[in-house]
Amino acid sequence: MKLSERKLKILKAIIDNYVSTAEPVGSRTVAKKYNLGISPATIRNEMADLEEMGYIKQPHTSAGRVPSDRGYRLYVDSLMEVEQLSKDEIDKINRAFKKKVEGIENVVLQTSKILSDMTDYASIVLGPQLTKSTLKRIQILYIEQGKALIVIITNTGLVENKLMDIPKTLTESDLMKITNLLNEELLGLSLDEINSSMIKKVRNRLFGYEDVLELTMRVIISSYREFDDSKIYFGGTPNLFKQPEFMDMEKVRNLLCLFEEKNLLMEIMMDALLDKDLAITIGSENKHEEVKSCSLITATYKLNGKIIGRIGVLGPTRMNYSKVISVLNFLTKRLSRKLKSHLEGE
Amino acid sequence: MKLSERKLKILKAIIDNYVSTAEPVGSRTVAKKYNLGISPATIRNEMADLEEMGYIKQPHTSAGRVPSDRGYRLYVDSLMEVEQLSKDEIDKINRAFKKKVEGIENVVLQTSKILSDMTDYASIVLGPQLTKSTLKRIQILYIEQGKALIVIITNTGLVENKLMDIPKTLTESDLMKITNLLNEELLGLSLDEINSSMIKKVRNRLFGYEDVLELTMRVIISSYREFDDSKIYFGGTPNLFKQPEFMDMEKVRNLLCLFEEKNLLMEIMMDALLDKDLAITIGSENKHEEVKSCSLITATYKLNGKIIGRIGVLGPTRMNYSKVISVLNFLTKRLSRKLKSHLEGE
DNA sequence: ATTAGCACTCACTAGTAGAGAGTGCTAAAA
DNA sequence: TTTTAGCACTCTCTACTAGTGAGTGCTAAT
Repeated sequence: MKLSERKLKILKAIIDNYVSTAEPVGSRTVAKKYNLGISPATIRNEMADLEEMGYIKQPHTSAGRVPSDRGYRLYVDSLMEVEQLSKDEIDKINRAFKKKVEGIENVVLQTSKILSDMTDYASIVLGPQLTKSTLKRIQILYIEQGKALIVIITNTGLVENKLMDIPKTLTESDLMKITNLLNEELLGLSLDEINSSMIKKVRNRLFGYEDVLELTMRVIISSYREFDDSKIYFGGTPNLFKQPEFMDMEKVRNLLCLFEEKNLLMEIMMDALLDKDLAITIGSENKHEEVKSCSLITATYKLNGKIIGRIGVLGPTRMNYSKVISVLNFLTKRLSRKLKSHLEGE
Repeated sequence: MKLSERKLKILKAIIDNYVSTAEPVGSRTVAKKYNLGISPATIRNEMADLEEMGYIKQPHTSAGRVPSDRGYRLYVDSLMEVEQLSKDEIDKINRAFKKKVEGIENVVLQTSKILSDMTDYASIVLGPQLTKSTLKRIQILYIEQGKALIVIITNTGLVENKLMDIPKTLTESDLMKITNLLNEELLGLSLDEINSSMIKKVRNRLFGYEDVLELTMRVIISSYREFDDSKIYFGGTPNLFKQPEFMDMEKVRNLLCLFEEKNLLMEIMMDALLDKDLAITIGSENKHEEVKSCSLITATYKLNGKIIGRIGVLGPTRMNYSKVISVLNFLTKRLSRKLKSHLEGE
């Protein structure tokens, strides 16, 4: 069933008002603040319809209306006009980006801080993913008998290392040989390409070292995933908890519990469609109980045109979608640019 | 002025009771629950004295008494008996420690989780400090023209790496030379020993590379500090906020703000006497406003007899000091043992 | 020195009343 | 047929009022 133009206008008015006041919106308010040219009584009738259709609801009989998740969804999909950032806001962001930080991961973290500052909600960040990068250099260092260190360096400027147990008989020069071979064969490949067929190919070239090689490859592959999984951060919780919906501690504690579990955060982040540049999940659309009263908006950031991570905002369902989206849009673009210059320059 | 035996007993009773109930303690309660053989009236007189001396105070005229920070201090210093952990608790800890984790830092993090689980307060952890370790191996890897990666490996099993800009003229073999020299000269030294006089000594052995060497040394030294400073973690906030003193969001938010600032956390952690095995800071003894209603107990953990980090508990001043101390004692010993086996075995 | 007794204080609870915001329905107006 | 004015009704919120109970400090007796 199609909503009339007027109903849409009323719904939009209700949401806009509710987002900024956090109070249920009555017919009188809509009539007064948004000149729709109709009386409160008419609006009341329309509101009754909207409620019947599930776009808004009443906290109690004699209160105004509050948008439902379904209402927000409609709003986000077709009603909302994405506002432009003001000059002040752009300046603020640019100023914040001026601050020098070292390391690509810290740049992303810095961005997340800006994000939650600008929006007044919490931010969640998926750091630059190893799995989205290609191998630039790999080195196996001999530490002591039976132990070696794998150092992985990617084209995105990420450096990770991992201790590995090796056969006690291996010497430093053995490792050197393996290192050289791996570099020759694997450079420029992404993880997806370093698969089992690759292993076989490398294997053929290294008689006598097959076992070590296989071990090394396994460590590399598992490390990739492991590092990526650990690269999830959140910040700005104090901002989020300033919102009136977090008056009762119960909710706050539930969310804090969630934030302590990186793998849960990860799942929530992953529920968003990963291929989409901008993903919006509203309230009950979230799979996890703890965030069913929150909305999550995530966007991708890139390096040299390739998506390498996501950055997002977690707020109450009554969040300022338009504002958040415009900040996210600007910020991810800005971040991508900074990452690029970060990698080239320095 | 010396407190009579009886006053001490009453103070102890008040604190014990307040710690477990979070309610102001009245004279009747003390008389009934703790058989001191005196009537409520007498206790009231003694309580009036204790209040005058600043060990306890009244929230309002007709309420029972609540310990003051000074009262807690006396309690902690001379009244409290440190309880033994129950068999169940020891089992629980041992079971938690059974879980395999990789990397020395993760072992410490795991311990912090156990700590806040056992105590129901928040835990703060200072990871294994580079500055408390000695150099086991250092390696400078050539990445590309003008860029190199320093990899530092310590005797404590820590591995850190840092990208460094180098003169564009340097080749891979130059770096090898420097690496070899550094390894020869610096191995087994702690940061305190890698100071400027050391730099001079190394310098004399490397004609033509003085500049790079100096740069490298500077990067190493500053990285040491930088890595150490970033190794502070906290967890268990949901536990902490379950405590009745965190009913109002204002306090919660203030603390959350604090937790977002690593350097502030660091300062708080550092205010504790670093040379002490067990440091207790009570309420207003804390320098930072945000934690003046909290107490912090920290303990050291060691590797091969050398202190390499601290682990602590942050709770309301009304925390169960005795319990926390016994858990901390046991846990740090257990942790030190695990770290040792982790380093040797694996 | 200790204690019983007592008046007093103060937070907390429940109950009540009134105000205000907003609704749905009805009947009149457009 | 649609819109609107009017009105009774509902429900939350606030302020006020006792009443209760825990706990105190003081006084006088033990």
